[in-house]
This record gives sequence, C-alpha cells and structure tokens, in this order.
Amino acid sequence: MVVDGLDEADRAVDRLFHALADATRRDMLRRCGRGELSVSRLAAAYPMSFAAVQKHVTVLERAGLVTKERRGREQLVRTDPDAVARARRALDALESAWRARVDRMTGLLSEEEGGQEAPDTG
Amino acid sequence: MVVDGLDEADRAVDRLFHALADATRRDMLRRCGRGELSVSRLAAAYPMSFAAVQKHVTVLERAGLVTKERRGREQLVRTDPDAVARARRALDALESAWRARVDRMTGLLSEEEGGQEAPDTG
DNA sequence: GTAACGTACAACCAAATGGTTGTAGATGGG
DNA sequence: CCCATCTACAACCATTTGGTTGTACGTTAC
Repeated sequence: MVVDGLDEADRAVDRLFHALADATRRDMLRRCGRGELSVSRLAAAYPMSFAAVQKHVTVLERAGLVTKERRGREQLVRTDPDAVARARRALDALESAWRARVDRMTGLLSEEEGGQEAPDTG
Repeated sequence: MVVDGLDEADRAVDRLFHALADATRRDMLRRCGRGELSVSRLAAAYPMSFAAVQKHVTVLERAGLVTKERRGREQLVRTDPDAVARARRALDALESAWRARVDRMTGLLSEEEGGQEAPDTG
C-alpha cells in the first residue's frame, strides 16, 4: 500500500487500532495488565507457537500498548496504563471532528440534500 | 486465518477496530458525519478509484460505523452517531477487564491455558 | 429511447498479515 | 563447563487486504 501521504500521527493511530483489531492481542493486553508476564509464560496461554506470540507482542509494542522490560533472560511484558487513554483520545478526536460538521447544520439540513458541500480535494 | 474459536462479539470488535485502523476510512467517517454523502461524491475526495472507495465504505458498514441509504440512483453514506460510543465501550471493556485482573489476583496465572476461549470475566 | 450517471461486483495483482519451522545468541542452574 | 531455557530473527507459506480494471445493471436526464 505504500503509504506516503500520511504523517506520523496518522500512522501511530493506524498502528494503535490495528493492534487492537485482534482478539488474541486484546487478550494479551488483559493478561499483561498486571505486568511481569514473560513472553514464554504468555505464549503458554495460547494455542500457537512462541514465535507467533512474539510477533503479536511486537505489534502491541510498536502500537505503544505494551512495554517490554528485560529481567535476566526473560522479557517481561506489561500493558501501558496510558494506552487506553491514548486510544480514547484518538476516538475523541475523530468524534469531535465529525460532530463539528454535524453541529454546523444540526437544524438546517432538512431537505437540503447536498447544497453546499465542497469536497475540494481534487 | 479461519478464525473459528471466537464468538460474534469478538469478531464485531475485530471489525470495528480494523475499520478504524486506516486513515482513509477515518477521514470518511469525518466527512460523512455532517450529512449524507453519496459514494461518488465521497470518492471524488480521494486519489483512488471508485471501486476502492466502495470497498472502504463496505468495511465501515460491516463494522457498524456507517449506514447506507438509497436515494434514487445514489447511495448516501452517513456516520452512525453511536459508532464512537460503541468503540469506546469496547475500550472500556478491555480496560476494566485488565484492571479487574490486576485487582483480584496476582499469583494464580501460572498454568492458565486455553487462551481466549475462557477469559472467565464473569 | 438513449445516453450519462451512480452503483455493484467479479477478476486480478502486489503487499501485508498471521501463522509455521528452524537456527542462533544470551542467560542462569547443576 | 554443559545444558536447559528464554529470546530473537530469518525463511517460508496461505490468506487477507487494498488497490486496479472491466463489465453489468438500475435510475435519471435529455
């Protein structure tokens, strides 16, 4: 898809929601809320290979949803407490953006189909 | 990937976050909040084919983020006002699940297997 | 009626995703 | 030291995703 017209903020939101769009990863977030869960221990909870779990953790990490911390030969995974707040902020931004548009016309759009729109992107 | 161990609620959340994990689709949500936009008109706003835009709209629709309504030969797209609320609820459920987990236990997560099949949160 | 518009959908393609196995590097225990 | 454990990462594969073009069909305008 060669995304090149997006700024880093957009891509961060992409990664955030993409990471959340998988039941296994959401379950990992639940399990790692208390922190201190090694990747191996986490992997034991799922019917897939260790490498697959590693990849999921990487996705979560790059999305900023978990952090990893080395302790000896183990890598401890823990859900970032601020993660949901960040996701919520992304949702809020989305909502307020479209609400703003709705707001400007909440009363006056009765039969006005289309009147003033100007999708001036082209 | 032939997901078959997930219930419909999980798959709905998958679709919801997946739909949100794309900057083009998020922009569509913003544009369609303010009123009904036909798919063609929407398509004019993006540097891609009409068919590609159609696919994005389908993804948004299957995620419950927009609804389509026929008017003559046009198909009007509008963002579901409850959509963000639903996404937020999904986030809340996630967060409270892991907070509960942090809360009520700390040592019994050793032999937990079976993964997402039994996140006994009830 | 015919042409133009708006939509639907199929076929196709490149790239990303999610999984596997295998190999190799650190780290800790006997 | 040797071995088991934990992690990292590469190579590979099947499916999905996101895009394209082309075709078909209903609706509106002329």
